[in-house]
This record gives sequence, C-alpha cells and structure tokens, in this order.
Amino acid sequence: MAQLDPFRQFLDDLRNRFELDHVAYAGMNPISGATHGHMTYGADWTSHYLQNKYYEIDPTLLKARHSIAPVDWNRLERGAEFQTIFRAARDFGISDRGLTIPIHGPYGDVGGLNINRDCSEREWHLLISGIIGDLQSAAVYMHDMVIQADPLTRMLNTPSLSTREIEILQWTAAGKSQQDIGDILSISHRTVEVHLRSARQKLNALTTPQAIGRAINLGLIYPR
Amino acid sequence: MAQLDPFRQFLDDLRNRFELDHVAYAGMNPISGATHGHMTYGADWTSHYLQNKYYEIDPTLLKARHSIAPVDWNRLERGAEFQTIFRAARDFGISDRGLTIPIHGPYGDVGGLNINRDCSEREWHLLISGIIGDLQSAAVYMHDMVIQADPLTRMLNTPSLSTREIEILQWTAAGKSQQDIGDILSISHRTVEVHLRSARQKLNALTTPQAIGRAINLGLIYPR
DNA sequence: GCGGCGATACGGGATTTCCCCAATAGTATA
DNA sequence: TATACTATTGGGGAAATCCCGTATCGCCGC
Repeated sequence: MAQLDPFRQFLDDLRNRFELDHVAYAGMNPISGATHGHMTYGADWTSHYLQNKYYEIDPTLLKARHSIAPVDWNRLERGAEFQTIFRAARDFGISDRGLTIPIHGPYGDVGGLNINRDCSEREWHLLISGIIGDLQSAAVYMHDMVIQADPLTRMLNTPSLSTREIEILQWTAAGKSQQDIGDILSISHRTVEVHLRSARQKLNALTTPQAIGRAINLGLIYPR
Repeated sequence: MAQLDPFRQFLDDLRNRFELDHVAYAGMNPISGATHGHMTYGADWTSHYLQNKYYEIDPTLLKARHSIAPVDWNRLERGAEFQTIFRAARDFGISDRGLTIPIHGPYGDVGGLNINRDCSEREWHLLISGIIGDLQSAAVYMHDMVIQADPLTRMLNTPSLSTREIEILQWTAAGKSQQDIGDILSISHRTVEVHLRSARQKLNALTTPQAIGRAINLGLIYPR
C-alpha cells in the first residue's frame, strides 16, 4: 500500500536522494478544514505522534504558520512543548537535528516540510547549504500536490460570483455599511443586501463575516 | 543611490550569479496596503511599466496570486493583457522568455520573483532546471526582507486581543451569530457583542466583517 | 418563440447587531 | 495604599442587517 502512495513515494525519494534520516510533510487546508500528513517515519513514531496529538503543540508546525523562511530546529524556543515532543522523539531514535520549510498557499493553506538527520553540526550545515534550494522546491511541489488532491479545494475554488457581488463584498471588507455601499454604487441599500445574500449563498456562508473570510481566502477580495 | 539599496543589490547579485538578463520582484502587503517593486530593468522600461499601470494587468502577477508553483511565461494564457505588456516589453528589448516564482506569506502578503533571459528554448530549460532551487530560496529571502522592512506590518503585527475576543472572532468567522456564540460560551449575547466591539476597536475596524478580514490576515483566526 | 435562469434592482417587516449605559474583578503602577 | 486600566459580564433602545416578497432584463437551450 505504501508503495502506491505517491506522497509517501515522493518523500522516500527525497530522503534517499539527500541521504536524510527522515522526511515529513504536514499541511492544513482551512477551507475544507482538512489536515494532511505524510512521513517516512516508522509506524511506531507516527502513531505515537498522532495519539498524543503532537500536531497541536508541535513547535515546528507553529513556527511554520507564522514564518516564511526555513527554520532550523536548533533555533526554536526550548519551551515545554518542545521538550515533550523532542524527548519523545529521541526515545524513538529520532534526532533533533532538523529543519522545517514552511509553505503558504494563496488560500490560507499552510504546510511544512520537515527533514532531519543525526550527524555533526558541521556536517549538517554543509548538507543544508547544499540542498536548501532543492528542498524549497520540493516543499512547494509537495504542498501543491497535497492541496490540489483535496476535492473540496477545487470545488470551492471556482465560485462564480458576479461582478456586483465581488464589488460589494470588497466594499464590505473595507468596513462600509450596506447604506454606504448603496450610496457609492448609486443603488438602494436593499439591493446591496440582495447581492450580499447571493454571495453568501454561493460561498456557502451563513453570515456576512464568514463570507468575507472565505472570499479573502479564495483570493476574491482583499482585506482593507 | 542604487548602490546603497539592499533590495536592488540583491537582485543585481542574483542576475550576475545566474547570468540572467533581468530580475524583478513585486510584492504587496494587504495589511498596510503597500506595494513594493524592485527590478534590474532600466529606468525607461520601469517608468513605462509604472505609468501604464501594467502592474494592474500583468499576467505574471495575477498568476502568482493564485499559484504556488513557479510559472513559466510560455505557459501563461495569451490574453489581451499578455499581448499588450509583452509587446511593449519587446520594444524595450526585453525577452518574453521568463519565469515567475510566487511567494505567499502567512498574512496574505504576496510576492513574485521574475527572471528572464533571451536565449534558445533548450538553453532556457537547462538553465532553469539547474537554478530553480536557488531561485526559490532567493524569492523567499527577498519577500521576507521586503515585508519585514514594512513598518506598518510590524505595527499591526501585535494587536493584543484578549482570549475571549479571539475566541469570539473565531466563532464569528465560523458563521455563528452573537446569540449562538453566547449559548456556546454560556454568556449573554450582549456580552459577546461587547467583546466583538472591543476587538473591532483594537483592529481599527469599522464593522465586524472588516474585523474578520483583518484578523484572518493577521493570523489571529482562521476562516471556516 | 418561449420558458427557464441568473443578474440586477427595490420594499416591508422581523431579526440581529450596534451604540449608549453600568458593574465587578484582577492587575499594574504611581 | 490609592488609582488607573483592562477583561469580563450585562441591559435598553436605536440602527443595521436579514428574510420574505416582487419586478425587469438579457441569455441560453429546447
């Protein structure tokens, strides 16, 4: 089964090519609410990681969420969560010498490619500086592959909002009231509300704030 | 003056190192509303580009906004805008053989690193496959540098919202009404509204939809 | 042609949100 | 200790939003 999983296959190839101990990818799609994880770790560590819900406190993931540049694990804050996870990892024979490459997609989707290898400091830096570019490319490719495979992404990817609807959503995100927008566009505020309602329906949103959030993450409008 | 601009310097280095014709970066920060552009093109093409507001229709930028993987210019749709810009570029002696690397930050910030070089198809592919990783790293570095340099980013980066405020914003973004949230949190819907108002003030937002948009782009909450 | 469908436009009335008010508890600071 | 500031909780009433209608226009398919 693992042989046929293209994600796992990709990570395995990556590991072999660069002679790494392990390669792992974790990503989330805020639109569908789905999380995706793939790794070359053994089943023992994987299940231990999942059972203890480490993904909720994993400092490499948290860092990736708010960063764009690659993060070396030795530069992470040594908090309680850090200790918990990395101590457990060591028990499973996994080194704490590693690196996380964050990836952010256009729709608020976030991912991180983790690699690690047990070796000397000097060896590590030499390795990284040589392959960082390839890893960056691999992370982009992996993330793209995972997100594109999520059916809900594509479904919500093309909500055909009309010109007026987008226009009014944009003004709404800019903090304008329906009356304001009506004045700006020279139409009744009732009409503004109709377009807004239509937009909510198309975005499958219950309220206008929710619709604004989705529209932003779909790249339809921009926050102001 | 150009000598002292670190952004320009970085792009120049990149161009020289990989023997490219030109390297350009364009990025926007939705939080501050600022756009940033740096390029190794001559002043003539730069000003022509800006005067005609090409950045509003530039297909390389539009593609970058919705993509994560590098985009080769020969794979762009040959629309009217494409013709307009690339024909003009050719008049300025700029090749249409190029590549755009999109970069997305955690807060909705978007950027694109463009490179181009006039050469044969074969030469081009050889070049790209050899340096794509380095370019990817360079794009990340450049974008990070630009966004971090934006003072408004850091200013708005740490609005100290209380736990309750974030919590209620998150439920609001999930499409819950104030009454719903009050029931969920076992407090009065009036209280929910007070926290919401406080959050609006801190985010300097006029309406709740606007506050939701900003909170999402600040990474405080996630759309649902 | 014509019936369906989406985009656009508007109003009445119910629902919800928003803006004033106030109170308590905790924390920091002079 | 006194004071000031924030977080948290709530009510009354004004204001805005939302759901229910209706109507016109253009487009696409049978």
